[in-house]
Amino acid sequence: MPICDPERSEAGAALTALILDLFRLSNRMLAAGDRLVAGLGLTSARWQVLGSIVAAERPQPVAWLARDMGANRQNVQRIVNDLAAEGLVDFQANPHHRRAQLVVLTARGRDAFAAAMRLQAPWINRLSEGLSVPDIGTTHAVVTALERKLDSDTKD
Amino acid sequence: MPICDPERSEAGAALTALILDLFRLSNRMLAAGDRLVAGLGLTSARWQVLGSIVAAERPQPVAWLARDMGANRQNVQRIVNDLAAEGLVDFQANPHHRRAQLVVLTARGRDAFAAAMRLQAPWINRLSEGLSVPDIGTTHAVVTALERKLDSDTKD
DNA sequence: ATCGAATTGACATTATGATGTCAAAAGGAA
DNA sequence: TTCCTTTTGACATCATAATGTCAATTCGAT
Repeated sequence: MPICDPERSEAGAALTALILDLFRLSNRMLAAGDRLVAGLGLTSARWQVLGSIVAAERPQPVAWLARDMGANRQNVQRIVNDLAAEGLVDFQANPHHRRAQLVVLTARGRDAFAAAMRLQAPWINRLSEGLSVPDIGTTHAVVTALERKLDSDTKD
Repeated sequence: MPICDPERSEAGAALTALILDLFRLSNRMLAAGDRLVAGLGLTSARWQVLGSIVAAERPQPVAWLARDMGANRQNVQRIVNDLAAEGLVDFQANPHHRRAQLVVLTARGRDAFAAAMRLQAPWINRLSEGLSVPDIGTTHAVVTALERKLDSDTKD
């Protein structure tokens, strides 16, 4: 769908065509994730926050989690507060900062995240059927390369 | 970051790792698009709606545009109404449906979209520097394949 | 022609995300 | 110490997205 292409390089044109599909896929993935874990009282956003907590080596304050996710500090704060209200996460005193408490998973939080990942496994296996592992790797490389470029652009 | 991988296929694990970066990239792309066309009174969402109108062979009612975009009917309706209030789009009588009017670009709408695409060209060219065209093609193929799979999943 | 299902736009409501401001707290430089 | 900058959580506000409902309309089946 080359809408109007006056001065685009070959790679630029290819990338333009890719971006619209990228948005579509991202929306569908989020929607699919929401459906997948709705029964656990989770959403894609909450799941992602829990994942960031799990992925971190040590407990982190909210602002650090937000930075890891590339998301807004305030939104992550709200989600973490919601999760705390439902007993999925808890706060620990931070020896290095009185206000910035550390976020940790409760037992229920760990269970919820594990349950989500158990639901995700057969779903992602089915979704990946017929895709070649090298192609997925190439896709991942292109995506992360674009991320890096956008990051350095923003910092200029 | 293989958080916990009990029963994931190789492709499934690779795809899991890809998805998080996919979300990050989508968010950054939307933010970059917003910055790029902010001076034109546009946003990524409005730009995308204008693009759908341009991409369609013939004028379409709002509901059809929304379906093409994989977006919510009501949100597209709101955006189209906003665009109409600012004189970028207009409504045409639909010979086949009294209520479902056809959305068309005004001269100003065509100008705004063309201006957005002119801004996009050097930006996308720079963003695509160093990426191989075949790799972009592979990425596009993977993305559209995943879209198709998610669509057929939803319809089950 | 008539009935029922599906589509469509309008409206309302809620949920989520984005942005700005503020005071508390921490770190660094003098 | 003192002063300044940065970080952080809390709060407020607004923008956008998502969801449900309704009546008008169209289309298909009978």
